[in-house]
Parts: sequence; structure tokens; C-alpha cells
Amino acid sequence: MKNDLPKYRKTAKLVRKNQIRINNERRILEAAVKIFAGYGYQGATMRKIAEEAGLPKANLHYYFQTKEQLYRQVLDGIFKDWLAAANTFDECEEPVEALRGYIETKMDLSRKRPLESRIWAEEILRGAPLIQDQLEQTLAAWLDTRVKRITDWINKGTIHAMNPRILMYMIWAVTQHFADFESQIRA
Amino acid sequence: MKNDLPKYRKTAKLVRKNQIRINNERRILEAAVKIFAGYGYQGATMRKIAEEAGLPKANLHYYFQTKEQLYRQVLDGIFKDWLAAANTFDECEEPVEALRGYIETKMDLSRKRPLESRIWAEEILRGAPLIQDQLEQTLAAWLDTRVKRITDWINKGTIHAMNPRILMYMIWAVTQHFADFESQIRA
DNA sequence: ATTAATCTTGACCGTTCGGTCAGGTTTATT
DNA sequence: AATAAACCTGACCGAACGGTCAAGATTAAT
Repeated sequence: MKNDLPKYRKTAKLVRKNQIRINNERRILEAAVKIFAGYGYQGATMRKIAEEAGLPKANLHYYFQTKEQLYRQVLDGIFKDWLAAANTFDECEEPVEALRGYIETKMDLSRKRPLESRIWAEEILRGAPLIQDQLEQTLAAWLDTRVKRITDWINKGTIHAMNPRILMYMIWAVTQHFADFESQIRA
Repeated sequence: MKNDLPKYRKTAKLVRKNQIRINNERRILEAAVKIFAGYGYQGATMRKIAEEAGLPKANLHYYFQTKEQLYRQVLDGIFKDWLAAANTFDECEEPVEALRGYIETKMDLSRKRPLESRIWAEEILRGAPLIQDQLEQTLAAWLDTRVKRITDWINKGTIHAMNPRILMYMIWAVTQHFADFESQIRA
């Protein structure tokens, strides 16, 4: 009895209580995306990110202990989006539609979030020094199921025989690179 | 008469005279390629390059005044090689052979010189901040002649109708990205 | 109203960065 | 042999880096 009201209020308060934290972390992460995309990991500085976020530098370190941790969280967000987009590959039965859907979704993602795409590309280019484990585990499994699917298509004669893994890499390469270079291609 | 011998000797001496300079500049450039490829422009330091070259840091600054100048020379070398490879596009009359030859040469180059390819990719990814002008001039002209060629093929019906510029970009993207990501693809 | 927890921040720290320079050594020229 | 030119380098510099911290301000809980 005594607990019900406090409990209810406590929950409500908790939502509001974290508002400052949530808000500031978002601001910092958004600023971090811009700066990391524009300067790369090494070129980006905590000062620039703080300036972009409109907060004192020491405040960034209150929410994210180190530059590397901040960068990791940025990468995490990108990785989740990328994986989600990749799932469109499973929605279609026919190879043409599945591939087209996947490519379009991936291109869309890169176009709509060019900054994140750039950060991602740089991290991969540098050999994914910070997310190698995560990438190897998640990506290997993800790739395997798609490779199996393509193999099935080949066996059924729906598409020409080819190394399915190579096909996936080609699609990956084309979309990623296209997205990254699009702004320059325009010019 | 009096001049002949001295002149001859002078030339011979000049060749030998510059040996030290030529040798050291080569050593430094080779070290710079390794370090720039491994750490990126910002991540690379003159100390690391000096260590890799086995020379004191101050010595690098004797031959290359600034880090940026050293980096520019590295880029210059890569650009020249890349352009030379690109000329294989002109050697064949038939589209299939021309394209295949170009792609193969470019892939070969990327495979044989993965470090340079990486540096190049990173520079492009960052928006070519240091070689934009050079790139725009040389590349635009280079692209134009190839685009004309592809257009001719299309008009003759030798290949399917498509945006020739897009075709070039796709080939470029695939080969470049493939080369850059190959080591990871292997793993 | 008081206490506790969270948030904020200017000032500061040790380290490393790119770059400089004086003065010595080696190599080329006469 | 003497002079000049090119080369070498340890020691040093100011600036900027990532990160810390104490002490105050704000917000939440009792």
C-alpha cells in the first residue's frame, strides 16, 4: 500500500531523471559523428567534438570516459543500422528481388547517412582495429546464411553458377564504395 | 678543350654527387608509404617514419620540409602509377578486351602495391584535401576521353546502352574497393 | 528544509606532436 | 691542402593533444 504510490512516482521520476543524461549523450554522439566523419578517428579531437556539441570538453569526459569509448559507441550505432538494413535480403524469395532490395536499401542508407557511411568505411579501411571481434562473429554468421541462400539458387538454376561469397563481396564493395564516393562522383 | 674533361667529369660527379640525396629520399619515401598506409595521414608521425627509415627525425626535415610535403610526394608517386595503369584502357579496340585489360591492370596494381592503394583510398575517402586540383584537372580530362570511347561503342551497338560515366565509376569503385578490402575478405 | 546524487566546468597535467637550429661531419671542388 | 657545399643530428620549442580534478551548481529524494 505504502509502496504503490512511491513506486509509481519513482518510475515517472526515473524517466525524467535521466533526461539530462539522455539528452546530452545524444548531443555529444551527434557532434561526434560529424567530427569523426570529417577528420577520421585520429584527426578528430575531443575539443572539436565539444565545440560542435556546444559543451565544455570536460563534460564529454563525464559522459564518455575516453575518446575511444565515444568512438566505439558511434561505431555501435552505425553497425546496428547497417545490420538492420542488411536484413532486407531475407524478405524476398526471388534472387533478383532479394539482391535488388538489399542493394537499394544499402544505397539508401549510405545516401541518407553519408557521415556514418564514411566513418564505417574508414574503420573498415583501417582494418577495423576497434570492432574486429564483433565484426568477425556477427558478420561471418550473417554472411554464411546468405551464401547458403545463393548456393540454393545456383543449384536450382535460378542464377548462373558463381562463387556466392564473391558475389556478396562485389555487392558490398559496389554499394559501399558508391555511397562513399558519390559526392565526389557528382563533382 | 679545357672544358671537355672537366665537363665530362662534372657530369659524372653530379650523378654520384646526388647519390646520397637520391638514396635517402628513397628510403624515407618507402618508410613513409608504410607508415601512412598503416596509420593514415593524421595517425602517422614523423617519429614513426624516421624510425622505420632508420634515420633521425631531423634528417627527414632536411629532405622534406614538412609532413605535408612528404605526404604529397607519396601521393604523387601513387598517382603517376595509377595513371600509367589506366592507359591500358586505350590499347584495345574491342570493349570487352579494353575493359578487362583495364580492370586487370588496376587490380594487379592494387594487389602488388596494397599499401599505396590504401593510402590512395583514404585520401579519396577524406575528399582528396591535398590533391583535389590536380585530380580534377587530370582525372576529368582522362575520364572524358574514355567516356567518348564508351559512347562510340554504344552507338555502334557493340555494348548495351548505359550511362558511360556510371560504367566507369562502377569499374573504378569495384576494383578500388576490392583491392582495399581484399585482405579482410581473405580472413 | 536537508541531504544525497548528479551534473558542470575552468584550470591544470604529462605527453607527444611537427618543426627548428646551431654546430659538427662528410663529401665534392679548386 | 684548403675551401666550399652538402649532409647530419641532439637538443630544444611552442602548441595541441587526451585526460584529470576539485569545487561549485543543479536536480532529485527524504
